[in-house]
This record gives sequence, structure tokens and C-alpha cells, in this order.
Amino acid sequence: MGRAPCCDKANVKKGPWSPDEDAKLKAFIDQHGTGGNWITLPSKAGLKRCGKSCRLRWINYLRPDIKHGNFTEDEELMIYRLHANIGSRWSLIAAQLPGRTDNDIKNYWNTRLKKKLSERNLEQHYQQQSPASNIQHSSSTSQQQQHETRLAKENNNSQAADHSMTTSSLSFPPCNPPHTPLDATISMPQNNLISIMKSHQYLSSPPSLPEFHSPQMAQDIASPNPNPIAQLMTSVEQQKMADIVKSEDLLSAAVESSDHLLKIWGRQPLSHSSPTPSSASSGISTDRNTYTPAGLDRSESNINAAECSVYSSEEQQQQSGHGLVGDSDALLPVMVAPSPTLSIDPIHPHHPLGAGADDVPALDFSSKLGDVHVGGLLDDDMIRTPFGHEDSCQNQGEGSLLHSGNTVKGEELSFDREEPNWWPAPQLMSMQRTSLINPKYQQQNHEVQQQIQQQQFFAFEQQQFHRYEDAMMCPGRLSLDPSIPNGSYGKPHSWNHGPSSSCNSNALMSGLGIIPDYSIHHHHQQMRHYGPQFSWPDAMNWQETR
DNA sequence: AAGCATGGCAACCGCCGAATC
DNA sequence: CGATTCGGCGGTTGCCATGCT
Repeated sequence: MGRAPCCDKANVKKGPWSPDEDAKLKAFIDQHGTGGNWITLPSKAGLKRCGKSCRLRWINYLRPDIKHGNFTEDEELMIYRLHANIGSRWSLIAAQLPGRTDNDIKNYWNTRLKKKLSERNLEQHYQQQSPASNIQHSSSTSQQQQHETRLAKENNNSQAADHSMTTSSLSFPPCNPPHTPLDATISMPQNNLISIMKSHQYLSSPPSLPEFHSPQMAQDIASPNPNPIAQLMTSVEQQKMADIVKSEDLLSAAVESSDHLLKIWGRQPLSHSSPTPSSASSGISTDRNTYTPAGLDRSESNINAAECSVYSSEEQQQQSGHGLVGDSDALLPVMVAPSPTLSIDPIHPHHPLGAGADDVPALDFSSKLGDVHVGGLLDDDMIRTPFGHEDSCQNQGEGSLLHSGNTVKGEELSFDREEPNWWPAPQLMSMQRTSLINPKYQQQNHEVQQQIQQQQFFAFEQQQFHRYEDAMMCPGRLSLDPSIPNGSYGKPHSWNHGPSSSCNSNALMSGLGIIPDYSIHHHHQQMRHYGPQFSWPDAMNWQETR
């Protein structure tokens, strides 16, 4: 048998609390504390209330450290950013705002911020409207039409399932379907990368439109097959990839990592099964296996950050682990795929491109059995994004990049299983970003960071821009998971990037609706077929750490 | 001034994982 | 190991204050 009933539901008072009740509750808790048992508290305190009600009243109103009154701009910004990152995880958001309760924040969001965001989005929508944004691809094949039909259908379904208005469900201008045949003469929608880049100081002069890096690439881009890489892979290679994905090691690693982080966070996994907020009017499906419109501000994209992981299959979803994502202000768990890739959501919600995630501790679950590789953190100002951060004066100078190049070898920087408590959640929540790394690795990491900064900055920037080019020219092409069936373009809830990819790079690409989905295998495929333009400097390093 | 609409927010509801029996 | 409750969370409701006509 279970426990005794918590209270007599028929004889408990409901509704607003009277000052007398408040006083009784406060006096009791001041004197005795909650005793860890809310159910017995009301009777002891002389209250005819349910324990749950008492708890709520205390936590949301009577607690002495509660901050009442208007939210500051900083708090507002924080809520925007966190909400864009993790969705409506009010308790997690509240944990970042001292004195604020989840209920407060939830109410504030629902009554004010959501509206603000909606208005802003509407404004942007009209600003971005242009004939070019509705390009009809002339060579639409029946397969493409089917694909689009499916996308539309999925979109409708997801809309129906999405009752809650979130940043993710706000309206967006339509954009190219995932496999729009592209050529060098195509006129890009106004909300494309180049136009956005033009608006930034980074580019003193507009770049020329990118060229295809190879005939093969052009051919692939034009291919009606939505997954060119999968097409290029031989059946043997595909089987190998499938084997990698399904390998016992990876699965167990994912399970163990997941378990560990679940303990750390003491919370259920961020939902990857709940209805995904959908794009209300983008005309693009928001299902995780489909395409995210290009040119979206990540903060307004249909991506629920809590679902930012990539799943190459349902099986992988079930085995998924967790990672941490955040910036200097927020460190939050997200789901990551137990594939040999890393999923993070590094988005700055207020960046025009959704870019600029700073200081993201990357957990690479690619290694076995819970060896969590902590990606090195680069301090602000060390590296800037190509776009600078003019979108937010507060972010001037920020834009640090994170990539695996500054991650030392797995054994040295991996999560120390012998000292599992050095990184518990409460401390994590309040730690400075520079403390995120186990202290004994900090110096080492710092040295690596400096080297990386010196050696790779320019190469990285160049490479990054090439990726933008690629992304712009063929959104979705970069979703290369061969296990995804045809038509499964980009997985908008995740950025399954390789270990050496930068948060900012991927953030930018994500902001564009591009889902970099690299794995070593894919990378090799890309190298083979597309040539060195796809070169990935750290790929080999990453391989070593696996 | 009355009636209605809207906004803000406290409180409730239902769900879920953990804990307990 | 199953049944049941607890604690916590996110979504929703409904009351009250304010603003508008």
C-alpha cells in the first residue's frame, strides 16, 4: 500500500489566502521550517489548506527572499534569452533570476514578453516581406512536390498540437523549401544571409555570391534527392554508419551520460516528446525531421531549444543523453544525441542571426561511458564573430567561439568519474564560466585556448564564411545524416555538429535554418566529394578523442 | 457613470518522476 | 513489484483592477 492521503480534499479551503492565513503560515515556517513535509504542515500550522497550497503560497509569495515588483530590463533580457534557449522551463529560468519565482516569470512572459515578442516579430515580418522571398522554384519535381505537401501537412499537424504561444510559434516569412534547386543566378530572399550580413559592419563591402565548390557539389545541390550525402554513400558505408550509431558503446555511453546528468539536474529530461512548438505561419514544417526556414532569427524560430538535439532515428531519441548549453549567464541542459556528434543550442536570442552564443560548455558524448569532454571556453573578446555584436551594445566584444580545438585530449579534460561531485548543479548554476572546467584542468585549458586562438582564428573565420555560403546556397544540404529518410531535411531542433564546429558557426547556421549535421563519416564523405572546401581542421583531433 | 474589454497575477489543476509502503 | 502518495512543474483558470467607450 502507499502512503496515507495527504489531506481531506473536502475540508480544505481553496481560493485566495487571507492575511490571517498568511501570517499563520509564515509564523509556522519561520519557527519550524517546512520540515520537509508540506502535507502535514497545514494541520500543524492550524491551517485548513492543502499542503500543496501551502507550499505554493510560501514559494510564490511569502518567502522572504521573493522579489516583488517590476522586472528590470536585465531580467527581461535574461528571460528572453533563456526562453529562447530552453523554452518554458520556468523553474530553470527562475533559477537564473534571484528572487523571482517560476510563477512570476511565467506570468510575466505570458502577459507581457510574449506579446512584445509577437509584435516585434510581426514588425519584422512585414519588413522582410518581398517578392523575392516567395521564390517559386521552377523545376519542381513531383518528388519535391510530395515533399512540400508532406511538409505542409506536418506543419498543420504540429500547429494543431501546439496550443501554447511561444517564441517558437511566432510567425515568420516564408522561405525556400529545403531542396529548392539553386543556381548562381537565383535571387535570394531579403532575409537571407547576405542581406543580413550587409547590414552588419563586418562586411565593409558585400561579398560576391558564392560559387559551388565543385561540379559534384552543384550536382548534388540540384539533385532531387534531399539527402545527397546519403545518396553518395555506398550501402556498405551506410551500414557502417548505422552500426556506429547503434553501437553498444555509444548507447551505453548515452544512457550513462543521461543518467548522470539527470542526477545532476535532478529533473526529468528536457522533453523531446512533447509537442514541439511549431512555426505558425512559416509554411514550413517544424517537425524535427524537417526543415527549418532559412533566415530566421533563432530567437523566433520554431525551434524549441529544449528539443535542440538531433536524432537520427527514433531509437537514438530513446537513447539520448544530455548536454549543457548556455552562455555566461545561463547554463542549461539540453538533449544531445548519443551519436558521435554534439548537439547544443548556442543561440543568443537577440542576435539578428540568432548567433553569438558565448561560453558554452560543450559536452561531447561521443566518447564512451560517460566521459564528458568539456569543451574549452574562450573568454569574451578573444574571438569575435564575423558579425560582431552590434545588435546588442551590451554584447560588444563578446562573441567568443567554442570549438573542440581547445578541448584537450579526452582523458585529460573529460569528466572525472572519480570525482562526480565537483560539478553539481547548484554550484554549476552560480559558477562563473571560467570555473566550469574542473580547476585542475583550467590552466591547461587556458593554454590550449591561447594556442587555438592564435592558430585558428583566421582559418576558422574563413571556413565559417564558406559554411555560410554553403548554407545559404542550399539550406538543408548540410543535414547529412544518412539514416534520415528521404525528405528529412535538417533537424530543426538540433545542431548536430562535429566536435570542432564552433557554437557561433552553428548558431549562425541554425539561425539560418541550416542544421549542420556533421559526423566524421559525413565529413569524410564531404571531403571526398566536395573537396577541401569542406576541410575541417579539427576533424582528426576529434577522431583521436573518440 | 455604467458596462464591457483587457491585463495582471494568484491560485488551481493535472501530470510525472521519485519516494514510500 | 505494484499501488499509492509526495513534491515539483508547466499550463490554465478565474478573480480583480484598470482602461476604454
